[in-house]
Amino acid sequence: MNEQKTETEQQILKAAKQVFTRKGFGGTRMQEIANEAKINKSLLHYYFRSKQLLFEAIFKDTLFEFVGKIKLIFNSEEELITKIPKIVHTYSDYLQKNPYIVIFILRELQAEPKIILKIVEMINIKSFHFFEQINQEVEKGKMKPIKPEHLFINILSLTIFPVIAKPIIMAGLMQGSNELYNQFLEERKEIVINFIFSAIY
Amino acid sequence: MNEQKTETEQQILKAAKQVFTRKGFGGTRMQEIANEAKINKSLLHYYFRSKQLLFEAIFKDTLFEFVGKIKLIFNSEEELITKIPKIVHTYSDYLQKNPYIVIFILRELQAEPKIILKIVEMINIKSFHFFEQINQEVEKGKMKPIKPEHLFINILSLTIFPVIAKPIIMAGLMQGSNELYNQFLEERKEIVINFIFSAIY
DNA sequence: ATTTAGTTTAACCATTTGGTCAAATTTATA
DNA sequence: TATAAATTTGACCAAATGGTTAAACTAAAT
Repeated sequence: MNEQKTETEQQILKAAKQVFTRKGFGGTRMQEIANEAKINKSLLHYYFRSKQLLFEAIFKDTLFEFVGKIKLIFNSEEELITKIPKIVHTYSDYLQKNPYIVIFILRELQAEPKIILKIVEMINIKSFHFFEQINQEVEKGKMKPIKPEHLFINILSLTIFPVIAKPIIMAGLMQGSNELYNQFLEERKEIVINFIFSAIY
Repeated sequence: MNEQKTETEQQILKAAKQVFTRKGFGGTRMQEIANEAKINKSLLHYYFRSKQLLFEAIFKDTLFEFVGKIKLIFNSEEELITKIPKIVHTYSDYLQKNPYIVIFILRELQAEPKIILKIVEMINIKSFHFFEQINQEVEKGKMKPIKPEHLFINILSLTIFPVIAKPIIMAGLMQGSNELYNQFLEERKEIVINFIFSAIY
């Protein structure tokens, strides 16, 4: 997101990311980004020509960060027994710190499932070492048979969903308490790891 | 959603739901709803006064439908062994037919986590028979110990996430093929049931 | 010091958009 | 049938909003 960029340009990108990820394309006002970046609205157009182009810059960057993070942790060489717990921990932490980006990505992708998916294709998820590992362990009979694609999605589901469903979980299960919710997410990590291990071993 | 409502009113609600759930509050134009409903834009205001009020009507209704559906299947008296598979099947089917509403709800809830959550509180998730059942089976040692809240979220995660992440899954794992994706969702049902049973029994 | 290129700003514009209103039309009531 | 009430429409309005432009300012190059 930063390579030889002006300080102003970076301020804009930071502000735009903040506003766009929280309010989406339709809900975002250029003026609000300008305020957030503490610059004149015209500067937004000076650097990015249009709302659409600024949005695309942010969206690509965010999608890349999100999928890149997945790649980083699923693609490591580590053994599965330590890798799966690490995946759950790392990704849970990441999501708790960035609770907006998942819904942002899914939402805008639904509205515009176009070209930008090249980013996802580019990353080539199926080539992650994780997939090979699962296949090997299943072949060796060390693990109950399961297609790596499904296990992959299962792990992501179990870690991502509780974060994006925060408002519903808080209201429905945590008596509206933010503290209880955070505690729930915290204890969840070990429970999810346990759940997965019980299911596959 | 319909009780003594004018035909026009119902047309509006139907159209509004369609547009709002796909484009969100910010991305929706009153004119588009009017077109979709094949009526004059002024009629929208005649029946619902403002965009905000029309939106709230739709949002409440959709949230109620969504959570109500959860209640319906988690609250039944059935034995867990047949109930859990039924939950997965019923909810997966429902979500495949209504792929927009989850993201819609989560997105708008994030933007406005206000009062409307009373609907969720009202439904009183924790009172579902499911929760009692889990506690009982765990007590009796029939099931590995797990808090029902976590199992509840696990089941929802595994069924909901793959539907809302469709664009990413399609691009990243299904070579962009819609057919492969549908097949994936289809075979997933049994796999998820298996996964859950392996984890808890 | 002067010029030049890059950066920033304020004022302004055109379009979009939610919303209003009075007139027209339809439906119900007397 | 005449009248009143409810429904529907088209024209219109004011505010919001993305975008433009020319001028002002800054910093580097000559």
